Amino acid sequence: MFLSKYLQQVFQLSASQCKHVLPLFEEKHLKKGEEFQTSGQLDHGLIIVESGIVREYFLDDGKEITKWISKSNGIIVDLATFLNQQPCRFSLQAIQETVIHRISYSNYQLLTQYIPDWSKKETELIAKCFTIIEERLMQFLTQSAEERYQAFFSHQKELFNEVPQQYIAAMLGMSPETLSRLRAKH
Amino acid sequence: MFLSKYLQQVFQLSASQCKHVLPLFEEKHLKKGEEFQTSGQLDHGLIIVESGIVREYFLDDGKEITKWISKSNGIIVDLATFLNQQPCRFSLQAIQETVIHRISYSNYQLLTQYIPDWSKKETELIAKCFTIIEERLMQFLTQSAEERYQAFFSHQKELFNEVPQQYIAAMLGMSPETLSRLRAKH
DNA sequence: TTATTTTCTTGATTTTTATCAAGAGTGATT
DNA sequence: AATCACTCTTGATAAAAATCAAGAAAATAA
Repeated sequence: MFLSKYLQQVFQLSASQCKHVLPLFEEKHLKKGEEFQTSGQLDHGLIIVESGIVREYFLDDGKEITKWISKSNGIIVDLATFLNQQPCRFSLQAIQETVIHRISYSNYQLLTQYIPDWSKKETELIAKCFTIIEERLMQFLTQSAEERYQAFFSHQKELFNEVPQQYIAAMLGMSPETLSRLRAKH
Repeated sequence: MFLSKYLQQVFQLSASQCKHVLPLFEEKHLKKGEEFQTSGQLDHGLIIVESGIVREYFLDDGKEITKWISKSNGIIVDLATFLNQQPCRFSLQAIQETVIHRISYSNYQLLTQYIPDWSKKETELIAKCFTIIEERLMQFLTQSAEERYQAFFSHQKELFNEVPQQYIAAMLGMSPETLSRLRAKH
């Protein structure tokens, strides 16, 4: 139900296309704290978050760096490696009870069969991912930690109550202490 | 000559595809310092650099922030706005005498006619752009100015002699003074 | 509930980086 | 060659952010 609505709204699939495509996804229910994809894994998929929260992180010098946090309606995929079938670089962990829909690479390749213009939709999807990342990069080129905090806070207030702040700090490129002080200040 | 070789190598076009596609590009010779695309412009294209150097920058608080510097074989396009035909966000300036090949949006749309699987190649192109930007973002999440400098220097030594350092500094997210000091140190 | 672990806050300190300013170097132009 | 504009370097200082450490608060488990 959620997934078919999502596919129709976000990818403009027709009802009949949905019918074909839905079985390609696998629904997963995750417990709080559960890891369900580990960096280095070859079999990683594209994931749509129905409910809950997922964080994407990688290891740097043995330290976990949270790269992004996705909530309901978010899409998660390690694009660079997914499309070329290389081991994924990020690990995924549910921060709360979470429901996701996952499509494997081999099923993903079948999309073109059922959705003739999938290639075009795929381009739009990737372009959107690109835009988000580029926006973040430009923030690092122009903004201080405080400005990045404020920009994030104005868009994602609700996450602060649901996600350990250390994860948000890493994602914003600052130490947890700095984030804590910025919060106190505002 | 350059362009057809480029299209064959980078996009795996056949010789006959090249023949159709080449006329869609316009070759431009730019003088040192010449600006040839300004942010806000609606008619912006995708650009392939044959020779010379081009910097891509935007204004932030009246200050020019160099976002990227492209040399021979580089591709320049403001993806997010190009594909949706919105005004471009970046200005382009030749840092040296430069030769580029430019394809307008309307010509770009013709590519599918001559290259049936263009959509697939386009996806690969965008995915590659994404990967580069994501890599840069991850540097900001994990590295200090010094580490970013070293990583850049190890890949792009040659640019230091050809590009004003202030541009490289902006692109690496640090002040020109900091870059100057890091150079002195190494 | 209490105990235990994890996360957050706060202070003190150090390191990193930006800013301001002045002088030196460089290249272009006349 | 001399001038002019631009760029780079260097020092002094200030601001931003990281680190270290300890205690408080919150969440989780027993």
